Amino acid sequence: MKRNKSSNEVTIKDVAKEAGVSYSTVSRVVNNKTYVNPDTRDRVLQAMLRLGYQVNLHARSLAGGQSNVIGLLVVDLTTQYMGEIISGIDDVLAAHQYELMLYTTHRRKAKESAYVHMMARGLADGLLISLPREPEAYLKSLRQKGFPYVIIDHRSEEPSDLFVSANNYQGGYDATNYLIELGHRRIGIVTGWMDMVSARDRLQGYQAALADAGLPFEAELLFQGDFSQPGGFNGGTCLLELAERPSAIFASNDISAMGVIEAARAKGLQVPRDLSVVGFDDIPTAALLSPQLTTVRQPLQEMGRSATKMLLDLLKNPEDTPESIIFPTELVVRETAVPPAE
Amino acid sequence: MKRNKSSNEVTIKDVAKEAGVSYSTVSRVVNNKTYVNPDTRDRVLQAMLRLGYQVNLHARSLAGGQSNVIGLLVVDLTTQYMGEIISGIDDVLAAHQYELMLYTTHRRKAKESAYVHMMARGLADGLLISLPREPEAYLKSLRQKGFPYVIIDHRSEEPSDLFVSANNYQGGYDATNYLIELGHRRIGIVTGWMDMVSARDRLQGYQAALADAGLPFEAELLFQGDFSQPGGFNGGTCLLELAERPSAIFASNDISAMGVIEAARAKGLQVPRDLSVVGFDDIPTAALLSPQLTTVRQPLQEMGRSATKMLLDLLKNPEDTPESIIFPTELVVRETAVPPAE
DNA sequence: ATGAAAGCGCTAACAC
DNA sequence: GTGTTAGCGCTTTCAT
Repeated sequence: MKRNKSSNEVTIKDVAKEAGVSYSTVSRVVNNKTYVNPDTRDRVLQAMLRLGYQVNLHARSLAGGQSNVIGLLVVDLTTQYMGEIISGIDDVLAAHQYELMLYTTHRRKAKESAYVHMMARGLADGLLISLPREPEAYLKSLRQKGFPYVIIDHRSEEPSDLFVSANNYQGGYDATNYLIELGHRRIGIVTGWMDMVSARDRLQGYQAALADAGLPFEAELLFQGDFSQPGGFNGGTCLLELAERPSAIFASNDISAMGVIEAARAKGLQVPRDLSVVGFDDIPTAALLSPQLTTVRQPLQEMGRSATKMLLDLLKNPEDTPESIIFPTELVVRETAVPPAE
Repeated sequence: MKRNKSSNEVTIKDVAKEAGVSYSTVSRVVNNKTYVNPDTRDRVLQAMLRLGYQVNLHARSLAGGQSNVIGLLVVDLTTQYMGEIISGIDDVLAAHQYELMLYTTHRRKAKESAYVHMMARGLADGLLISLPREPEAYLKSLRQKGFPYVIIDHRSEEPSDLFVSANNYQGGYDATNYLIELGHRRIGIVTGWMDMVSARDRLQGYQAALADAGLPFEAELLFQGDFSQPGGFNGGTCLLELAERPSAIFASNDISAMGVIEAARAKGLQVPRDLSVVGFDDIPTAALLSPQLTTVRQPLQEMGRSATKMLLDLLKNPEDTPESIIFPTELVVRETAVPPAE
C-alpha cells in the first residue's frame, strides 16, 4: 500500500526541478536563513507558487528541524476556566506561527504521563502543562532531556520548573477577609481537589484570614470539593445542614460557587440575604449570574499568554532563564456577598 | 546543530539490538499487523519496556503510516458552544487513541484555507471542520485528493460532503412559533453571521413561522447580528428603539440572547415582563441565568461525537459511505418567554 | 517468520 | 551562493 495520501503532493524536489535548482536551494528559500541569490530566490518562489508547494512538517521535524507545534496538556476542555487560558495561549501562538496540539487527560494520571512522553518524542517543540495532577511522574524526565515546558496554574516546588500562576493564597485570604469584614463569623469553605497546590493555597489563605481575625478554624466548616458544580452543590448542602449553619461560604472556584448557590436555593435560602457566597476565578459567567457573583479574579487569559510567551522565548533562546510568574489576584465585589442578617 | 531533542531517544533500532532481532521485526511487533513468532514478540516487548521505547510519530507518518492525529478547525475556542462540541469530539477520539490537533482561524478566511492545506499535507489523517466560513476555497482540493473530512454545524450543499448539523430551520420555526402561540405579534430577530448556512436556516424558520401564522415579515424587525454578546446587545438596542417596539425577540444563539437581555435591562425593561426572549443552542449557561433562558437546544456534544465517529469510520473503511446527519432540535421552555403584557 | 534495503520529504553539514 | 549527500526513524516491499 503505497501512501495515497501524499502520492500526488508536490515536494521540495518538484519545486527544485521546476525552478531549475537543486533541492537544497529550495530548502534554503523556504527556511530563508542562509543567503540565497535574489534571482534564484525569486525563481524558486515562483515555482513554489505555481506548484502550490506546502512543507511537510513531519519530514521537517524528522530531519532535525522544528515541528512548530506546541503541546498543551489539559484536564478537561469544557470549562470556561480552560477556555480563557487556551484563548490566551492561542493568541500568542497564532502570532508566532505555532500550532497547538491538544491532549486531554480527563484527570487520568496514566494518560498525563503517556501524553507527555509522546509529545516530547518530537511531536512538539515544547509543552504547556495545565493543572498537572501528578507532575513528578514525568517532569523529571523532561528536565533530564532538557525538553522545554511551562506549567500553568501550578506553583511548582521544583526550583528549575517554570510556571505561571496566580497568588492563590492571597486570593483565598482576600475572599475570606472580605467576608469577615462584612461581619461574618461562621464562614464555610468548599475546597478544590486537594492534590492541587492551588487548591491548598486557597485553603491556607482562608485559614490565615480566619486566624488573623482571631476566628477559629473549624473542621466541620470545610468541605472537600472538586472544582465542579455538583461538588459545590454537595458542599453547600452539607454545610447548610450543619446545626450551626455558616452565614457565608467561600467556594474555591466559580463553578462550585454556582453549585453552592444552587444548594442554598434548594433549601429555600436566598443568596445573598441568607447566605453570602464568594467564588474564585471570575469566569465570564460570574458576571452574568443573578445575583452577580462576588469572586476573586485571576487573569486567566493573561496567564495563558505569559506561559506561552515564556515557552516560545525558551525555544528561541535556550540559554535564557525566564522567571516564573505569580500574578496578583483581585477581589471582584459584586452581589453575592453582603453583611449577615441578624 | 545536530538535534539534541532526540539525540538520546531510544529508537526502533535500539530495541532491535537489545532484543537481538532485526529492526523490521520490531516494527512488526509495534504495529502488530503481521504475524510474529510469540517468543520473538515477547523478547521485543520486553526490550521495549526495558528501554522505554516510544514511537516517533513523525517518522511513522513520513514512512507512510498514519499520524493518528485528527485536525480540528475552529473559528474561536472560547465559546461554550465550541467547548461542548470539542468535548464530544474529544470523547470519541480518546476512545480510539487519536490525538487532536487544533487550529483556530479567528474568522480569517485566509487562515482557514492555509490550515486545511497544511493539515492535509500529512499532519492529520482526517479533518473536522467546524463552522466553515468559506469552505469552497479548500474543500474542493480535499475532495480531489480524497482526503477525509467531516463538517460540523454546516449543512453543505455539496452532495459529496459529509456533515453533521442540527435542524436549524425547524429550530428557528419552533422558537418563533412558540412566541406566536404565546400571543406575540411583533417578534424581532437578531440573526447570526449571514454567510453561514445555519444562520440563514434559522432566519428562514423564523420567516416561515411568521408566514404560517399570517404575520407579515417586517425588515425593520430584523437585525443582522454576529452570534456575539455585543452583537446581541446592539441588536436588542436597535429593535427596542423602534417606534413600535417588538414584544419578543428571537436571538439566533444564546450568547446574543444574553446581549439582548442586557440591552433590555439597559433600557429599564424587564425580561420577560416587558420583553420575551428566546435563544438558540442551550449552552450550559442558559440554565444558569436568571431568569433562565428559554431556548432551542441543539445537541452539541452529540454532534461533535457523531462527526468524529463518522470521520474515524471513514478512516478505517474508506469504502464506507456514511450519511450526513441532521439532528432534531428541541425547544427548551424556561423563563424568558411569556405571553405579552397588555 | 524474519532480515535487508529502499525510500518517505526534509535539514544541515560539507564541498566547490 | 549553490549543489551533493548523509541521515532523521519508521513502514513496507522483497527476499530468504
